[in-house]
Amino acid sequence: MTLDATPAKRNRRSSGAVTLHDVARLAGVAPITASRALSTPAQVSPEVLKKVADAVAKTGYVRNHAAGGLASARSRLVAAVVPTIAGPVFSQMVQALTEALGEHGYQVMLGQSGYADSREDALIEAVIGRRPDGIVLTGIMRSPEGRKRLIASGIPVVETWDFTPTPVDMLVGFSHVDTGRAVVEYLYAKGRRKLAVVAGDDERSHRRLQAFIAAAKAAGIKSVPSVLVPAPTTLKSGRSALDELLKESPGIDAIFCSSDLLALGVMTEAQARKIAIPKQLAVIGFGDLEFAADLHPALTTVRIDGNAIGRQAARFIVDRADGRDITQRVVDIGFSIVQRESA
Amino acid sequence: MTLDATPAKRNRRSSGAVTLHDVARLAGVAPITASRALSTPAQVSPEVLKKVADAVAKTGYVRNHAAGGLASARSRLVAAVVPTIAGPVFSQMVQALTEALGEHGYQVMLGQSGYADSREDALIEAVIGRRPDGIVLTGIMRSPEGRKRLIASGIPVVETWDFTPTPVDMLVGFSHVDTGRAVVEYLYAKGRRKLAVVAGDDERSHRRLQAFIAAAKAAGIKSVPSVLVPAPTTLKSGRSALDELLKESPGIDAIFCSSDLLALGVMTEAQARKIAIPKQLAVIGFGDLEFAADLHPALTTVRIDGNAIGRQAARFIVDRADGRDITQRVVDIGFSIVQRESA
DNA sequence: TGCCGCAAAGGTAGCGCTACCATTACGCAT
DNA sequence: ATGCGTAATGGTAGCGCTACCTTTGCGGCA
Repeated sequence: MTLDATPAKRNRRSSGAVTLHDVARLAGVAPITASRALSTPAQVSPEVLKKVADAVAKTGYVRNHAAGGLASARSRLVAAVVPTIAGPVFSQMVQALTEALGEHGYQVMLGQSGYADSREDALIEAVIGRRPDGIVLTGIMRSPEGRKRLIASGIPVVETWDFTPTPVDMLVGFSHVDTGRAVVEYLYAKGRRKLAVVAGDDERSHRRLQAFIAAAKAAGIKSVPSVLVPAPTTLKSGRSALDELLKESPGIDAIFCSSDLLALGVMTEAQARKIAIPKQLAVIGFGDLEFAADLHPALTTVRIDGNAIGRQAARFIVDRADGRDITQRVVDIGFSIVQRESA
Repeated sequence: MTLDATPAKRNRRSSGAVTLHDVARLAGVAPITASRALSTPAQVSPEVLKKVADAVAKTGYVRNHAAGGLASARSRLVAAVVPTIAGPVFSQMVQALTEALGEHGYQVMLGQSGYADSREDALIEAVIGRRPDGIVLTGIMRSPEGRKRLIASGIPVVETWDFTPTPVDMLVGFSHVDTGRAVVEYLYAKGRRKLAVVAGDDERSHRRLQAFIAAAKAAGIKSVPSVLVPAPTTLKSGRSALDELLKESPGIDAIFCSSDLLALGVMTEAQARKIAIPKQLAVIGFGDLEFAADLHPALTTVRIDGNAIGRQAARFIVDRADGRDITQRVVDIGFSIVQRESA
């Protein structure tokens, strides 16, 4: 070929990589035509399409999304902000989100906020700096400063795993208060009267706990012993929570745990103490993680469909990006109590 | 203020957002000076620094990393490619990576390859398109096509969770073959002679399994019953694997599982069948996930320090980006067998 | 024949930022 | 007075891509 045979001569600025211009030159078309061949092939004649495809194959060209995003104001990046991905709770949502967005050419960028709200603001700034086409938050944004920044950024925002009448933008979640109430009803119907709670020390678990206690009181149960454990919850905290609970209130006959992992911990401790589940003690979890159904005894739990949350969040963002109208900006994904053996 | 009072007049191209030029204008300095005030404050006088800071606060300016990255050829993005993040195995590494990189102003972008190699190539293309400053792979890149693309891209690559004398670039991992061997030795020393294996059907587990069987044979154990389960591994597959194993080889006295989750499944099934662990059956897991220590009985397992892998990978990338020499491009993070109660 | 519409391709001008190279002011040595 | 180093600031020119508009060529219709 007569064209520049040493494309790797990199000066200080350029990365030395193959650019769309190189491809266009090799294909004998204008850069803009090459661009169209790659992004909107329908607008380009078959011959040109082929010439460009050949040139791409020959050069090993990979499109630079950063440059494209700058020019088109569409980054095809979506930010997912979660407290932590080490822990199975949100990872399913993130997986579904990544997959669903991937089908539309979007990439997911990860942000870990921790469970402390303080870092969330700094994170939001870092995230907005990337100009993502969407931001998926775990939980709702309560810091007014954060809300302001998000709104000012003009980026579509999806809040998840919670419910509020006043979302920043879009929301897909469920009512934690309702779950707490529903669990009380369930246990009450099963004849349990001495209810207890083990909850992670984060805002959402708190609300479930409060609702649980309130509903129990309304049903005539005077006192509901409860233990708070640090977030994120672990099997270990579940074990020690049961220990603590039994010390203070030996008579309890049912425990609502704010996560399945916590429930597994409670069951493990119970088993170590030869407490029969569900005969002596009913245990009910939260999340319906993959392992819940196969425990022994199988765990009765509140099922939250993390996949559905992730998929719906993806749909929101893609629809918005494609300019489709979002008629329903708030989706209640609901929950269900999966009855198994433990309660 | 006399400056443009309606900054939100967005034409078709511009996002209408505040730019560095707006900030500079408001601060009464040149754009390049404002840029320096934000990225290299040491080169700017205190007065200018203050004026710029005020302007940023007043406008709510958030730097556009995409544009900055394009100009400077440093995206401050790092791609992490994992089979799946739903599943606790790699999430710890990703968390550590995200945290460590976050301290240096890097953001992590997620790519899910699944366990099928076919998608990995397509994913690599999408990842390179973002021009990240580093790519962290789970496992080693075996597809020659993928290797070629990675090398051609010139992006620093860290392969993890495995070991090879010929990494694409940098590597932090451990030898799966060695772990298989070590587990045989451990069990043999404990007097176990009827060994069995349950392994996930992925390449790395395979190698552990092969090494395990080979070592067992070398120790004089004729046959080692083994069961393959689909990847990613689950508690459920652990349960059914034990079922299968007992049907075909009722005499086994020790099982090596290719993940802790699998081990939990085996223990759950054993408990349901009233098989005493470790008395009748020793169980040893892999990974030392958080819950392993608190199971009942506590799980003996091969400990892999996912945090350390994530941190080291981050260090590699930051060092490379800062132009520091990497003397040691391959780090063996090692492993250890954590003796607890189950074996 | 002339005009219009449409499809296909190209030219131009940025997107918002920073590398690179001036330029300026000032102090100090010669 | 001249030269020179240094610190602070500014101007210019892109990074690689795409939005927008224009041009070109061709067939169909009055």
